[in-house]
Amino acid sequence: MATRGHRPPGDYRVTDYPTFAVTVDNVILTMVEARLHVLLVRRKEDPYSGCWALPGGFKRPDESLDQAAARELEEETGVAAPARLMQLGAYGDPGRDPRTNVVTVAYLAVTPDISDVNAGSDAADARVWPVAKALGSLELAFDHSVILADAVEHAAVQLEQTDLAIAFMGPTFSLSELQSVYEELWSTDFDDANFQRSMRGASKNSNGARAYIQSTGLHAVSRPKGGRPPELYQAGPAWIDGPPIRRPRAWSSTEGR
Amino acid sequence: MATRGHRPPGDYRVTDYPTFAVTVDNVILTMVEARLHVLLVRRKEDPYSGCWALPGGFKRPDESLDQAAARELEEETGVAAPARLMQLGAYGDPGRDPRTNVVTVAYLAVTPDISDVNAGSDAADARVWPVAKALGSLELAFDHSVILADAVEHAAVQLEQTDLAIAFMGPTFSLSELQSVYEELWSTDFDDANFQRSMRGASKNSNGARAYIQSTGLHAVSRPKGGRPPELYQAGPAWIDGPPIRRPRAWSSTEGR
DNA sequence: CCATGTAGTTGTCGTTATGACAAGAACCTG
DNA sequence: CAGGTTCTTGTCATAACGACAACTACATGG
Repeated sequence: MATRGHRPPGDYRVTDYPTFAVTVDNVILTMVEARLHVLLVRRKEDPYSGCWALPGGFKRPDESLDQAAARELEEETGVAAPARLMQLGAYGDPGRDPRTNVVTVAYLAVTPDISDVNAGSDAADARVWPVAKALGSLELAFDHSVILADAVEHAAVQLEQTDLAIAFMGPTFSLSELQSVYEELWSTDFDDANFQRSMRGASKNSNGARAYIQSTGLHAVSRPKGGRPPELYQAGPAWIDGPPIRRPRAWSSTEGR
Repeated sequence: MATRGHRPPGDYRVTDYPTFAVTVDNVILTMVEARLHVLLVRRKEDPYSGCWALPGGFKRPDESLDQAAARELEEETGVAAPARLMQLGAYGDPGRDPRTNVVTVAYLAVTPDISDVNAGSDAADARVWPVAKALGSLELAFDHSVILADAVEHAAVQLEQTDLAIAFMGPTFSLSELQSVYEELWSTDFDDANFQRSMRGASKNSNGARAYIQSTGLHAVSRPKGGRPPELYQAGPAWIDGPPIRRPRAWSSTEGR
C-alpha cells in the first residue's frame, strides 16, 4: 500500500507525506419502545468479517464528507439519509484498521423510525440493536464501540442545545413519547406534569414563541393497556430562545441544594 | 499522486480505495486586552505562500490525531500544546487543497497567554491576531476562515458546558478578566454584580461545592488608571453540577419576558 | 488633603423557573 | 361499575436571575 512508513522526526517535506484511506461511519439512533437503538450492519468482508459495525465506507475524492456519509448510509442499509446528519469527530489512532492507515469521520443522526432496512452489497445483514446491548454484549468492529459511546454522549448534549429530540419523533407524537427520549438519553426521570409545562413553555407568561411543539387538536387512539389517550403534538418552529428543558446534573457528594 | 479518480457508484471494493493526505490544524485562542485573538503562521511554502494560516501539518501513520496536533503546534510555533486540545471537526471538501486530496482535522485550544511564539521551519512568521481581523481583512489559506469561525462558535458553546473560560486565565485572575471572556465570546454584557454572584455560586444557599473558582486572599496591585484593586482568584475543582452562568439567548421578535 | 473618577463589591427586590406533589379527567379491563 | 393506568391541570415553596442602588478602595489633579 501507499504509506511510506516510519521516519525520523523533522524529515517530512510538504511534497512527501504519508497517505491514508478516509472512511465515514454513521451512528443512526432511533427510539424503539422507549429504548435507544442504533442501526448496525453485519460485515461480509474480511477485517472483522461477521462482526456488527456502523454503516460506512470509503470517501471518494470528488464528494464532501457529508455527501460520503449520506451515500454510504443509503448504500449499505437502504435508509435514506436523515436531514440532519451531524459530524461527530474523526478517529485516526494508529492500527485502528488492520489493513492500512485509515482515518474515519463519524456522523450522527436520529430518525423517528426505520421501516425498511435492507442490507446492501457490502453487508450481510442490517438491523437496529438496543444501544445497551451494542455497547455491552455485542463485539463491534474496529473502534466502533468507542464511536458509538461518543455518539450517545454527543446526542445527550445536543438534546439540550438543539431541538434534536423532535428528530426522534414522527410527524405527530405525544408528550410522553418525547419525554422518554430525554429520560433515556439523560438517565433521569421527569415529573410528568413538570415536563409538560416545560415543553409547552407554559410557565405562566409564555409567549407562544417559546413553544417549539405545536398542539394538533387530535388525540391518540386508545391503547390496549388503558389510560387516557394523550394529546398529539407536532414539531413547531425550531426554538431560538433557549432549550425548553435543562439537563439535570449530578450534585457533588457534599449533598447540596 | 495515488488517488484513482472518478468511478461509477458501486464499483468500489474494499481493497480498492482512493487515498488522501490527512492533516491537522490548530485553532489556538487567547485573550489580549479583552479581545479574542488567534495564533496564526505565515506560510512559506507554495500553496497559499505568504498567506496567514492555522498552524498545522501532516499526520503521520504512527501517531494519533491528538498527538499530531500537539506536535505540529509545537513545531510550527514553539507553543507547547495546551492541556486541553479538543477536536473540532474534519474538513474534506473536494478541492480544498489545490495540491491533492486532503482531509484535515481541526483542533481547538485556549491558552492564558503566549509569551514566546517562534516561527518554525515551515513558517515565515507566527503571531496572534485579533479574531475579528483574521475573519475580516485577513485572507486565510485554504478553508481556514471557515474552520476559525467554527472554532469560535465551538468555544462559545463550550463556555457553557465546561470550565473552558478558566483556560483563558493565568494561575491567578480577577473576576472582571474572566467576565471579559464570557462577554467577548457571547457578545453580551453582564452586570458586574450579578456576574460575580453567579461565579461564586453565592446565590444564597451555595454550598462551596459549586464554586469552581477559589479566592486567594490576595488582591491585584493597583493599576495606573485607578479603581479598586480586584480580589484575585484561582481555578477550583472543575464543576460538575452545571455551569455557573448561562448564555443569554436572543429573544424572538415578538418581544416576550 | 479633598474632590472627582474609576473599578470592584455588597445588598435589595421583583419576576421567573423549577421541583414536589395533589387532584382531576379520560381511557382500559374484568 | 370498581379499580388500574395514563395523561392533564393546579398549587405552593424555593432558588435563580436581572435590574439597580449603594458602598468601598484605589488613582489623579487641583
